[in-house]
Formats: sequence, structure tokens, C-alpha cells
Amino acid sequence: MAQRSHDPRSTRERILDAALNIFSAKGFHDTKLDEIVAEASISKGSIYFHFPNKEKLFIALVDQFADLIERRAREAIDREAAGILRVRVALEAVLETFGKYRRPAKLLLVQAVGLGTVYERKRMEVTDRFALLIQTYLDEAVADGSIAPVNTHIVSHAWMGAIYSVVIQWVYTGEPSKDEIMQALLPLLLKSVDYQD
Amino acid sequence: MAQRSHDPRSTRERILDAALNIFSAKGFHDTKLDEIVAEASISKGSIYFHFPNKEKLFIALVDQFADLIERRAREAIDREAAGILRVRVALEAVLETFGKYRRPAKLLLVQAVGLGTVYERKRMEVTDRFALLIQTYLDEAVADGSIAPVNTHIVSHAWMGAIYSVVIQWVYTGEPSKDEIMQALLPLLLKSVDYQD
DNA sequence: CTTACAGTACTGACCAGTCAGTACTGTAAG
DNA sequence: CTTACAGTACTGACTGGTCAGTACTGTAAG
Repeated sequence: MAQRSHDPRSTRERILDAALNIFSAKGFHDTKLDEIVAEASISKGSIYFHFPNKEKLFIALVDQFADLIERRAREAIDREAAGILRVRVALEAVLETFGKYRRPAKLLLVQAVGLGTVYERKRMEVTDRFALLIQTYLDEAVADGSIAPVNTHIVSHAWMGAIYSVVIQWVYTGEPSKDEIMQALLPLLLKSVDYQD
Repeated sequence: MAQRSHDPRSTRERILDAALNIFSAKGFHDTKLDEIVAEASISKGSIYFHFPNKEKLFIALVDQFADLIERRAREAIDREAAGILRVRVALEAVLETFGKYRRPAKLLLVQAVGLGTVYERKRMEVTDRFALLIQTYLDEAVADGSIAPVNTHIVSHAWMGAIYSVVIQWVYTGEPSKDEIMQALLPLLLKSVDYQD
């Protein structure tokens, strides 16, 4: 029967937690709300009290994690003064965060893709967001002469894709290690824009 | 009622054609078999005569197009003798093929991702396939001294991801143009492994 | 008349979303 | 302080539309 509410806002978090577990393991369509209900030990109605529908619940998780990744990257970048060296710390921060939160990583990088018409827009929104972040700092590096002029629009998408797929590989198989990735991916990215240290 | 269409085997292709159209436009889950039936002007029974189920029909399309891309790339590569120059022709071939077949491209690059547990394996299979293709030729280039030794496993995944995301962007928005992509992406990839022409 | 297909009509499992009801917490008028 | 009403948080049995898949029939060619 109806429960007390001395976990006033924690129910919402229980739902998000459980949803994250199941969505990231099984994907959007293979996840039944009843599984989330069981995992969170709440009721189905509760989900609909806190979220308008299954889709919005999923998107809340995607946004939440995209925010986190972006915040971590920006924080790391802002701590570092010099132009292109910021790439190192940003990449480190992103790998660190993805590594710490593998389940949400899976959600963001894989499960959020290919969900049908409704999600096309969301997918684009998220990728554009990260590509723009990269592009901003690449433009900055070009402006201050750290690197030669390039098509930063294409380069930023290429970088994002490169990071994405290496991270996906890593999230799924555990290989290669974070250190190996840093050692191989960082010089690769820097050299791709002609930056030699 | 039932017509003997004197298109004996073409029904199968009509189904594949229609399925490709609808799947690539709406994604797997938002596509109803009845829509394919209407589009192909065939019957539902026909689908189940030619394919065991919806999933296999979808995967047949994915495999078909993955085969095509790989074949085009290999053909282009095999026509070119020198080590790293093969990268140019392979990239050209891949872009050419993706450009010619935008709808299947969408299917392979986006719709086939994040479809749930059953497809995780397929996704990995396809990405590994392309990554390995790249890795083979990178290893060759390292062996014959065209480029310095690198972690070709990571590099191949990074390259694939870079190509993927630029192509996805292109398939969806039409921007940047194929020429711009060639002009920006090719030097980027080559420089990333320290190859200067 | 058999094989290979093509067609139609149907079914039933499934599951997102609903809703009527319960429990508890203010709070304020009498 | 106590009754009354309102607001919030939550429950879980139920439903109704949907759609993959099935059963069965039709027919033309060899």
C-alpha cells in the first residue's frame, strides 16, 4: 500500500538510478518499465509522477551525463592556461569521467543512438554540443598561432568521432587501458593538426 | 486472387528495397512490417516466406551494405600499389560509396546502433570488421617503413570513428561537401600518423 | 499434383500509460 | 487541540491499442 514520504526526493533518484542500470544494459526498447519498478522498489505510478513518460526519463539520463562530461571537460580546460596543452587535460578529464561512469557512458555513446525519429534530433544535439566545444578551443588555438589554420568544423567532428569510438571500444571490452589510450590518442590528435611538442 | 507475378525472384528484392527505405527513414522499431508490405506492394506472408523475422530482414540489409563498403574499399586499395597512398583511394572509395547510397549509410551508421542486446554483437562485429581492415593496411605501412610504428589498434579505431562521424554529419546535413571532407580529412588522417607528402 | 510462392485474415502477447484510491504532512479556523 | 480541508507523494491493478507473427487459402508453372 501507499508508502510514507520520508524519502521525499530520493524516490526520483532511485528511479533514475535503476533506469540507468537497466537502460544501459539492455537499451531503450528492451527495457520494460516494470523492470525499473522492480529494481528501484517503487511503483509504476511513481515513475509517472516524476516523469511524463519513458522517453523523457531516458532523455533525462542522457542530458544528465552529457552535462557532466561537458562540465568536467570545461573545468579541466579552464584550469590550464596555454592553448593546445588544454587538449591534453580535456582528453584526460573526459577519459577519467567516462572511465568512472561506464554505464552512463554506454548509454550516451551507444544506447542513445538509433532510437528512431524522435531521437534523431537529440543525437544531433548532443554530438553538435561536443563538436562545438572542441571547435571553440581549436579556433582559439588557430587564432593564437598554436596550430596552423585548418577546417576546424571537420576536424572537431573527426576528433569527436575518434574519441567516441576508442572510448566505446574501451567501455565494452576494457581494452586498451586508459594509459594506452592517452599515449596513443593524444599524440595522434595533436599530430593531426600539426602540433609537435 | 493471388497473382503469379512473373517476377519470380524479384519479390525478395522488392522487400529488401522497401525495407531499406523505411528502416533508414524511421529506424528499426518505428518501422511496421505493414508499411514495408504497402511500400513493396507485396503481402505480409511473402516477407515471412523470404525472411524468418523482422530482425533478420534488418540484419540482411546491414550485412549487405557493410559488404558493399568493404568490397569497394578493398577493390580501391588493391588497385593502388604504394603503401600509404592506398589510404587516399580507400577513403575516396568509401566516401563515394556512402555518398551514392545515403539511405543505407544511415542504416549502417546510425539505425543499427543502440537497438538492444541482440544487436550489440552485430554492432561490434561490423565496427571490428572495418577497424581490422584499416589496421591491416596500417600494419603494412608500418612494416614497409611508410610510417613510423604506432599503436595500430587504437589508431585504426580512431580513424574509423573520425570517418564515421564526419560521414554521419554529411549524410544528415549534406554538409560539408565530399570535396571539403577529402581536403580536410585525408591530410588529417595522414598527419596523425606522421606521414607528410 | 506438387512445389513454390503470394495473398488475406486473424490472433494474442505485450507493455506503456491510466486512474481511483491510500498515506502522510501541513496549516488554520473554531 | 481538534477537526477539516488541501496538497503532495505514492501505489498497483487494469486497459486498450499495437503489431509481429501464424494459419490458411489461392494459383500458376513445371
